[in-house]
This record gives sequence, structure tokens and C-alpha cells, in this order.
Amino acid sequence: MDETVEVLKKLGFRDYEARVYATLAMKGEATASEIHRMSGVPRNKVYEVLRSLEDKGMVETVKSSPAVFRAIDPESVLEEYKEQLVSAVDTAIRSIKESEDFSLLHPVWCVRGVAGIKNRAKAMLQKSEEVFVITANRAYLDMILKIKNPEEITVVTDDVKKFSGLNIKTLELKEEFSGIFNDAVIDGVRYSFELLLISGYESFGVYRVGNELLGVSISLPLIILFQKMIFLGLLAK
Amino acid sequence: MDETVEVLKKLGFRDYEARVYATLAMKGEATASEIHRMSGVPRNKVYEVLRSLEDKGMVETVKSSPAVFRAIDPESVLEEYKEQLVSAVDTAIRSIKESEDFSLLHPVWCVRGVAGIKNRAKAMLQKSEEVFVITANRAYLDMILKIKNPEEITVVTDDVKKFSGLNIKTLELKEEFSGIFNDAVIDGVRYSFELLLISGYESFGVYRVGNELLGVSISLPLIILFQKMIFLGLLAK
DNA sequence: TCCATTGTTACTACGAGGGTAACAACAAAA
DNA sequence: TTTTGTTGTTACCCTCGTAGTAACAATGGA
Repeated sequence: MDETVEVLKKLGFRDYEARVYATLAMKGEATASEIHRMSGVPRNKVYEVLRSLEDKGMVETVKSSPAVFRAIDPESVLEEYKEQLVSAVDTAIRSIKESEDFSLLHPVWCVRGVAGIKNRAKAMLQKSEEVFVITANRAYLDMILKIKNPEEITVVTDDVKKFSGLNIKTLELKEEFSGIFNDAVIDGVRYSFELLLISGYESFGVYRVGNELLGVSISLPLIILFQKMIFLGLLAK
Repeated sequence: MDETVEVLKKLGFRDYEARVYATLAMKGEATASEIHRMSGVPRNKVYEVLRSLEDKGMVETVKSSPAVFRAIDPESVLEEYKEQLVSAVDTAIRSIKESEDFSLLHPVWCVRGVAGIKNRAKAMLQKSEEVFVITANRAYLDMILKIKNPEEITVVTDDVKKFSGLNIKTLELKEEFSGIFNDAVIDGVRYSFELLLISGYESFGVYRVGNELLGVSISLPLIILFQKMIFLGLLAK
């Protein structure tokens, strides 16, 4: 019940609407008072909410005394609702694409917060072929593997044992460079290196600054140089 | 542009959010002032909205002077958003089904408004086999044909010529009964018959009362009787 | 130096949604 | 018949999020 309400709210239902509709959909049919008791929505508000749900085509009524209400086939109504949302998204994507007007594209970008970093990384991984992953943290690799095939990945890390059994190319850093994974504290703020993705001309690094995650994307020929550096300098046999 | 904004709002974006995001997605990247000029959102609000979009993982920044903003791959972000909505709907349907507890089912139900009538009719048509359609209006039949096959439909009407060329069984009402399609005015309110669906034990009628559409669903053995009546009395050879 | 732009903060106005109280209409029970 | 409880409706308050406006320090180029 509570879960249903939460999900409905995610779909744009108001609190009262979600509670009334969930109750009605589960019980099949009910009077206003029953809905009030089961959902906790104030009794007088129930009528108001039911009218609104009726306008949206989700509830039908029998005008008796007391009036009885019923959710119109929840499955088909919600499916229809889903279709509308899907087509809305598709319309949005299409109309954005139509009027796209990319001018100069800045080669350096910062992304704040987890959500943005995930999106950014996903977008980069999807359009890239081969990718280098530099990290000391296995968790990041597991996320990457949801998007890319193992054979497209090369992992560079401090200890290859962490990534064994994955059928992935792994390279180990020389000892003198493995310190890049250690925390640094500057002016009381803790900085740590989390992850670096490199593909083609693009790199995307994730760092922890204090309590926040920061993503930095750099698209420059420089990247190729960095790749070479990795091979020439940082790696142990 | 305007269309994009409208669609985004349907997906839960606020007005300012939609306008800023649409602008940014179309232009690729822009400064706050450019966004302000193109979207009409107050310049100082642009910063606020951009931060909110950043938190949602849809915008990235380069901290220069002036700062430049960019929409993170709109297609993949919106696709992801769509997936979330779809899975939310599926969860809702599942958890409603799990806790369904249908008790006595009332045999008479009223549905107000176009949306509800559509949903109701759709639900009925989907679970029915053969169906009788009584109407004088071709438009309703076209909608029904989106859901049901022609061979499952029998149309009863005042003038079979309206429904020619559709490969559907048609029956014509005797002249003395064809008046049921005419408007009636009672106490200044206009009543008219629009559509009647009959299948098995269930009937669903649509009427116009004043300016509103009213749907009435009746699930009673009586319905079979009505069907017989149609055959015995109302029809012309 | 001056002036335009940038980024920030504070504040007002408004409406939607949540929440409470009260009341007439009605129906069943005493 | 009166009483009592329920039903459906109306009116109101409060809060919060969003739209919209004003003002100001910081920045940076001319």
C-alpha cells in the first residue's frame, strides 16, 4: 500500500490522489467513508479528490446513497498513462534534436553530484569504443560493465588482484606512482582520486572534494599524450 | 521550442526548468545571460534553475568567467528518465494487483467526462469477445476498430450506408425506432444518445447531457434480454 | 577610471495542496 | 415523531514551492 502510494506520487499523483486511488484500486470499489478510513485522507477531501480522479478518467461512480466509487481497470489506465509519458519523452527528444544548434564546444566541463556524474560517464561510455579505466575501486568497474563489454576495457590500477576473474585486460602501476590513489588534505579539505576514464580524445575524471563528488571532463588531443604516458612511464611489467 | 517546453512540463519539469533545459539542450552550450535572453527566464533565476538541473544530473558546468553551461547528452538523459517512469508504472500495476481485494461488484456505474469514458470503453472492449455497437456516428466505430477486429463487431444503426466498405456486419433499425438517435430537450437541457456497446452481460452507453458526456455501464442479465429485443423488434430486414 | 556584465541575496505575490471546522440533507433507529 | 449518526458540501486557514522583481557587490573590459 505505502509502496504503491510512493510509486504513484513519482508518476505525478498528489499525496491525496495517490492514497485515494491506491485504496480504490486495491479494494475494487468503496464508499467515500471507507476510503477515508483506509487511506487516512480527510473525509471531506475524499469527495474532492475523487472528482479530480474522475476528470482524469480513472474513477467511475454509482450515484446511490451513499455513493460508491470504483477505479476503472487500473492496469489498462496505468498502461495508457505510461504510453503517454513515453511518447512525451520521445517527442521531447525529437524536437530537441531537430533544433539542435551546436556551436563551439567547450573542451573542459565540470559535473557536480552523483547523478550528473553517472549520466556523464554513461554518455561517454556509450559513444566510445575502447576505454581505459584507472581506479583503485572495484565498484566503479562493476558499474562500467553494465554498459560496456569486458573486451573493450583496460583497467589500470594499483593491485591487479582486485580485478581478477573478470576476463578484463589489467595493468598494474609501478609502485612509485600508486600513491595517486591516496587521499590528500589541503586546507582541511580532503581530496581523493576516485576514477579516470580515457577514450579516444576524451577523458573523464571523478574526484572527491570534501564530501562532494566532482566530475571533470576534458576533450583534448592532450589525452592521447596521457595515454602514451601511461604506457611508457607509469606501468610495471 | 515552445512545444519542447510543453512536453517537458508534462514530464514534471517546472516552467523555468523546462525553458532553461530546452534552451540549453537545443543550443548545446550557453552562458547564463544567453539562456536568459533566449528563454525569457529572469537572469538571476537562471543560476538557481541551473543548479537544480545540475543536482538532477542534467547539466554540467565549466567554471570560467562567465560560466558556461551545457546539457548532458539530452537523449540519453531523457531515455533514462523514461525508463524510470516506465518501471514506476509497472511497479504500481504489480503492487496494486498483489493487494487486490474485490468485494461485491456493483452492477451500475457512471463515468463522467471524455477521458473516463474512453478508458472504460477500452477496458470493456479488451475483455469482450463479440460486441454490438449501436450508434449513428461513424467516428465511434473508427475508435473501436483500433481495439477490436472487424469480425467481432456488429453495428446497429439508422442508415447502414454510413458504415459501408468496412467489412463489418451491419443491421439497420426500423424507421419507427430510428428516432432514438434524435436529440431531446428537457427543461432546457439537451439530451442525446451517442453510443451503446453490448457484450455478454455488460452494456456501456454514452449520452450527451447538456455539454457534458456521460457514460453508463450496466452489468446485468437484463442485457441479454435487450439483445434479443434488438433482433426481434427494432431491426428492419 | 568608468561602465556593463556577472553572480548573489533578499523580498513580494500568488496559488495549489494539505488540513480543520461546521452545517444542511438524509436515513435508520428508538 | 424525535433522535442520532452518516453523508455530501462549503468555508476557511496555513504552509510551501514557484513565479517574478529589486538591489548590490564583484568582476572585467574599455
